[in-house]
Amino acid sequence: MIKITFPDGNVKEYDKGVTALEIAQSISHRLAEEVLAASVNGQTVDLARPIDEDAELKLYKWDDAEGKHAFWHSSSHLMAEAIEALYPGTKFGIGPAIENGFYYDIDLGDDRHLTDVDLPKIEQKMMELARSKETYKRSEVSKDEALRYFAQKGDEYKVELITDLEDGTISFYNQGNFTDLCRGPHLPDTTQIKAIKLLSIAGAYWRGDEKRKQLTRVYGITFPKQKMLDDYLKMLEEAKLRDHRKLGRELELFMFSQNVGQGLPMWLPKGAKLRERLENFLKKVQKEYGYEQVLTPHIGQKELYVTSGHYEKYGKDSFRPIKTPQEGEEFMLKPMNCPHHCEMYKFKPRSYKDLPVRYAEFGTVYRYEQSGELHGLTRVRGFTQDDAHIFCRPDQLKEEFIKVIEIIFRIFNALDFKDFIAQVSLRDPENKDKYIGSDENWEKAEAAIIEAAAQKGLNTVVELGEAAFYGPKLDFMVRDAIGRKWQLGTIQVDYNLPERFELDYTGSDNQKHRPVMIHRAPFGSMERFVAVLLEHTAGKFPLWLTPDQVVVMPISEKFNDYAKKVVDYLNNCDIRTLIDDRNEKIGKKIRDNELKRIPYLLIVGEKEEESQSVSVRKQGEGDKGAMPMEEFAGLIQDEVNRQMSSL
RNA sequence: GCCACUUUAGCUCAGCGGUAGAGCAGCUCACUCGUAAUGAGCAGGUCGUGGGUUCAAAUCCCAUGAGUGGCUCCA
Repeated sequence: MIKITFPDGNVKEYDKGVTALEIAQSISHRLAEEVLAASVNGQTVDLARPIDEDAELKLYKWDDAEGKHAFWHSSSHLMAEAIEALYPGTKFGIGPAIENGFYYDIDLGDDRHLTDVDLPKIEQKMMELARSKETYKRSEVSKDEALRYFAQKGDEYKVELITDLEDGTISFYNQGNFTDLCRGPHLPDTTQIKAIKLLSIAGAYWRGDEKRKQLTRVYGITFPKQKMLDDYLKMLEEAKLRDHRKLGRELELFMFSQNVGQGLPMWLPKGAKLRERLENFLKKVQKEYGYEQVLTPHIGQKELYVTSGHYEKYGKDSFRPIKTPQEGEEFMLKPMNCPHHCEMYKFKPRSYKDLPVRYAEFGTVYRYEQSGELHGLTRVRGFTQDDAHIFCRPDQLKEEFIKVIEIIFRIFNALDFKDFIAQVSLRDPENKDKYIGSDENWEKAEAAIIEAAAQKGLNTVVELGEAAFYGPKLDFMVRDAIGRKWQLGTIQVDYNLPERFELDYTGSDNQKHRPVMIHRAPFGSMERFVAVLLEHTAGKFPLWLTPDQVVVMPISEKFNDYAKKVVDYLNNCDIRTLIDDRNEKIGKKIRDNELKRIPYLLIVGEKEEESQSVSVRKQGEGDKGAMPMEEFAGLIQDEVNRQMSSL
């Protein structure tokens, strides 16, 4: 007999060799149906794996990440089996579970390829196989055996994977006619997989290396219930309604033009207003924190980027230098603002008493992103960073870092952004040569970031080896409507540029010292930020941000003049107002989406004209009755002030 | 850049070898009408662009621009 300890501390005795599934069955029939994987002494294993010694046991169901993982990983094998059955001779790369579903990288051979129309066929085959209750059987094999199996099968990808593995750690899983190299764990059998949807096909380089062969990646998702799949697909549909590209067009915020060029967004009047408001807000906050606004040109001499090192690193993949009539003279569109700001730092000798110097600029930069990577406003070729560079003494680093975190908090709070991930990127301790700067400085900077984040109560994820070569950083990521992660705010410590531009200051010891530089952009870029803001708010902005807060609608064209008078009055009070001239005609109903997003609608007609008043409707609150114009102006100003003061 | 798909009216899409279609938006008229849908009528497109095949191309083929989902990349 062995003792099994459950998470609640209960201990029960079972026969040696009992499986987690049998234990679940002994507890309840229902549990046995729902359980997907188990953890034995902290190791996630198959339910069918015999347990031979006393153990702590945890059973994973759908709601546990481990349960979903086993489910989707098993689904991935099922898909591979279906593909092998339909397309014999297919070679398989890797097929893991991912955040939402799974994929498998496959190689169908040179003359075959998969398209969307093939997906239902594969789905059907998968359903067929799933219903036949195939069991997932684990077997441990020697490296030789494993290599022989896949060499004989002709699958060079698996052979390559096995070659890198250590003998004695290799296991196979088999279900039906399909055997795969896999660590597991898997479901006991395929019957729990009840709903299947293959979502898309994409190319993916073998082992993520663009020099190697591109395999076909098939993405899919499965569920234990059809309803769960229906709900998931519905959720994806709803997310599409919040897509910033759709909202941007509907709200007339921004546009792209084939004639202007790929990835070059243009801000329409309303979008420009929105952006202006965001910029003013940030300027106000930054002013409180001692930043000074600067302005720099959009181009700089090529030599500037040779000095900064960016030319060497990115020059060939960038917009080409601009030539002038002057032989040998070349300018580049600026891909970042730092070199310009460094030159400004060098404008005059700096004393330790002058530091920190904080230069802020809404700097428009141009980067030649790969065409396939462009995406709406989140990945573009010309964009405006809410950039600033802080030049400070090493001993000021932590304090400056804290202040930047505070600014980011102010912004995220003001816009009600709660769902973000803060990632601290440190250098790879195994590979210190990759980075510039002394050990001492790196240690100081990394400690400063970690301490600053902790001091501000920020929950961070620490990633080793993710630091830039010039310094560690703290990034803020948010998810878009369909759950993709985008980096917004970033704070980066830089030892490289002060060195390259030979920046210095005179210390109290009358010696020259190198300042440390912090790059920071709380929004990241105006474009990406607006995109994410749109998706988070579904276009319903707070009042202080709304490009047109008030729409005045005359009930018939008889009252157009009065409506214009109302608009003039409100505009004079600095209330952004729009007349809905599409509704001049009698009987016309408002059916424009846009009106749903405007906080206030004023309806004016005969009664209102007589009493110099407006009939007020507030979004979400309905009819507020008629009131004199002055009163309405006061009301809306109060509301905006209240919102602004809480920022 | 790579893989796959898409590209037809302002928007959403149908048509897939035989003279360009719908709904919504727009315009005109009628309705004293009130926050996602009044009615009738009108107007909107060399079917992304350039070649080719064919008696005939939106439709088939090639090239190219742009978009989408991924991969790679991301200062």
